[in-house]
Amino acid sequence: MSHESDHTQAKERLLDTAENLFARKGFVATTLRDISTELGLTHASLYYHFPGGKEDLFAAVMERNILRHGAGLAAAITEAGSDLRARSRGAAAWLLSQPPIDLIRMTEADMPALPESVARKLMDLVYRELIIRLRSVFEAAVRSGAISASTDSGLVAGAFIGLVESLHSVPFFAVKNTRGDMANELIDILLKGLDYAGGGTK
Amino acid sequence: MSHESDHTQAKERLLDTAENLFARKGFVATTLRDISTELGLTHASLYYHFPGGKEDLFAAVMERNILRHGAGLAAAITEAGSDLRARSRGAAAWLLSQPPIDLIRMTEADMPALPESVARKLMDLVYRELIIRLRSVFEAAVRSGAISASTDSGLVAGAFIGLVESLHSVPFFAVKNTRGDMANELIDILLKGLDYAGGGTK
DNA sequence: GTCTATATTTCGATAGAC
DNA sequence: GTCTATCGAAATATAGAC
Repeated sequence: MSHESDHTQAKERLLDTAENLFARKGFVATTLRDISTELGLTHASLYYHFPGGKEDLFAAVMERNILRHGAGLAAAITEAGSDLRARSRGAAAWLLSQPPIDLIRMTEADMPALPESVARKLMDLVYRELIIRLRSVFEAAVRSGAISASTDSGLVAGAFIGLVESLHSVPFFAVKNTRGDMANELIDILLKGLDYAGGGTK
Repeated sequence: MSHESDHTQAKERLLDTAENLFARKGFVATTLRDISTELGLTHASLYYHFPGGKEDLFAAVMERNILRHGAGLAAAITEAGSDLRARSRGAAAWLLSQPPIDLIRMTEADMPALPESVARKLMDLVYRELIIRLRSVFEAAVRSGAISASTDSGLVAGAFIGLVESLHSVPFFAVKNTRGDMANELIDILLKGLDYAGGGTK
């Protein structure tokens, strides 16, 4: 078992390091040498775990990244109960605990550098694991009467992500509190704008 | 004069093409060959206009890009009059008419690849031309009593940019209207959340 | 102003030793 | 599993002709 354990551990460490770099800097700006150096390895060693090279590594790593984003999002929402404000706060806190998801960079820079099939698969995954999952939260709030149906829930979900993720590039804002506090402040504004009348901490 | 005109025209065309690519894909993912090919030139020709190479070209192009963003923002706000909703809509329409400003990519990928001095200058420029300019709009609304002072205007300004810019990666949202329409819808929510009671089209 | 030709560096990738 | 060594491709950059 120790053989397989070594194998698994090494691969897991590789996935973690690669994920952090790929998620932050993207496919093009991250080199295999960046990853291997951070691991204390040579770049040739990466081909043992991913014979398909950079492209396969990126696909595997980003798929894992997006799936974990979605799983964590689902867990955060469930744990938050049924209140929309608590759910939103939980979702934002989770998103901020993860490396940023830069949809603009993925669309403009990463996807054009990848085979069409890989690009579409990853974008579909983002849509399913992030947008739809968040949209469901707002749709549920509409059905329960907590907010009105005047605004498209998909639009609100997309805006929510853009708003929270933009807090990652935080040096630009006059920072006083933590990013989590700032997210909560913005969520309060958003929910008020959606005519939310429910309970929750305020 | 025709000599200088040729020179100026060629350089202007280069700046326009380079700006579109650099703004969309960033410093690392854009190659000099991408730019020269789109211009119908060889990449060596670019060194005539920018002897400093890729780095100088990027710095000049992004400085121009950010300054035009700021100038257009100021113009859009002025033309919109004094109403906060009209100002917000004008600002959003302008931002959406320009190539996206990806603050996350700039922070995580572009800046680390540039000399510290260039990076800081560009980020300062973004702060001054975008964040502060938008913050002033919300601060003015607070002073005039159109919205309450309960929320930090800098935070709102940052959120506004993140929210509008995220519309650039629009395939992810269930798209029905134009991006401008979606922006206006989100602005209405935001202003309502800020207790905006002013006039304007709704 | 733009070209061709070439130098230099960096990156992704493969082969084979340990 | 990781290394050394090496290859070919691509990118930045320079020199000089036109």
